Amino acid sequence: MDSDDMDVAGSVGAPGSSRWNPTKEQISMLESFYSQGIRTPSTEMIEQITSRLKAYGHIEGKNVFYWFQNHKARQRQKQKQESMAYINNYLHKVHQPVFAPPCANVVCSPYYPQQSEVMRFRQQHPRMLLPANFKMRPRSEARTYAFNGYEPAVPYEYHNRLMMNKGDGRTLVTINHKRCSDQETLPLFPLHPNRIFRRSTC
Amino acid sequence: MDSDDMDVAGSVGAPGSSRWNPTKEQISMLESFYSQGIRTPSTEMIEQITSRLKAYGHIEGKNVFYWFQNHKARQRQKQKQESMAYINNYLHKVHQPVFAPPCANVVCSPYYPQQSEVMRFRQQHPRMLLPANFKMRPRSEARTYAFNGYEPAVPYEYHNRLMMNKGDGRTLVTINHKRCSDQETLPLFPLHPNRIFRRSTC
DNA sequence: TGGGTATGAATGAACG
DNA sequence: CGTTCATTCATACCCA
Repeated sequence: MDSDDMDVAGSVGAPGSSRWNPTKEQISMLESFYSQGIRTPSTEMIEQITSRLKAYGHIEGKNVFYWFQNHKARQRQKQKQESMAYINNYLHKVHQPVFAPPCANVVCSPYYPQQSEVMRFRQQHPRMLLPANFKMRPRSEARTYAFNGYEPAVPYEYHNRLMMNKGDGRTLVTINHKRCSDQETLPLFPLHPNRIFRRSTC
Repeated sequence: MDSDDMDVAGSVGAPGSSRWNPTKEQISMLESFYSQGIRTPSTEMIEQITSRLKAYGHIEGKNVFYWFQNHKARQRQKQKQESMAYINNYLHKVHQPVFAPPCANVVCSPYYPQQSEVMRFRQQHPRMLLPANFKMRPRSEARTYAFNGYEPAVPYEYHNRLMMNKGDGRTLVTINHKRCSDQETLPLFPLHPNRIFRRSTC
């Protein structure tokens, strides 16, 4: 094959690194493909892209695969966040925050916007996309209890993660999801700081 | 210290600083939340925390998000190190070092402790938690091989598609149905950048 | 003022 | 696919 033992500049971050380290060229080409509409390339596409990008440094099909997955996901998260921030801000002025409890010091069950609120919002902002997986209500609250027979914590399926991107960076925010038992029914901002929750594996 | 009286101490490190610089108060509040069990705060939580911490200096949601991510991860790695040291020490007396190469000067592939070793260890030290993400083997090998013995180096999903799906990602586990033929043999790498691929579901 | 450490930010890889 | 983890990059702060 190609003399891929020697590294094209940029493809080496850490010498023995196990993780792919894309070169500038590779990234810009990938972004170019993305900007051309490629989102979930087929296997053949992946292979072709891969062999092309090999000209700029070591790369494998799986790297391309992951790159598209990540890029797509993060792009989506970014937009979702923006949407949410906007909606939140909008409703904050008009009504009250949608995604935040009315009072910061209180433990409260999840607040779902009134159908009417959102309808009105969407009427006025027809172009505004709601976050992709935005849900008016959790698919089934029953599931919450199935998951832990304890407290109406934030519904299992409500979890939702998004990323906020402010200019340069990006941010993720998670709508309460848990796999470990801590933070199950977190008394948010508990006023008893001495209270320590057992954390199983977190 | 703070020549800029406008700024809450610490919120500005370097004047044109690109990166968030938490104040003491912000940090201690974040740590307080963490100690109360918050690990991966939901969107609402992040927003609340953020707006609270704004009282002590500039901060954005993404800063809070990253803070929890990093703090959790670094806590985890710290504990892992401690556990490792302990286990290592234990086995050093009884057996031989588990997690360290036999010789310091040699590069060697990862060594995984025998199941039996760990089992025995855990029998004798039931209270000892293994590092949260301690794994007998790296994250995905099992999964990769699980699919079939062929082609271990490819991510499961991609591999999956390699095997049976040439279309877009929508057809996941079903048996080889191409949803649409539009990109079967795409004129890949269009040298005319104006050409936009339009995929049904991207 | 250069190395060393703590930590904010980013992203490749992978899980459920 | 959304979420989560591990690792790395980048930078602020420290110290002699």
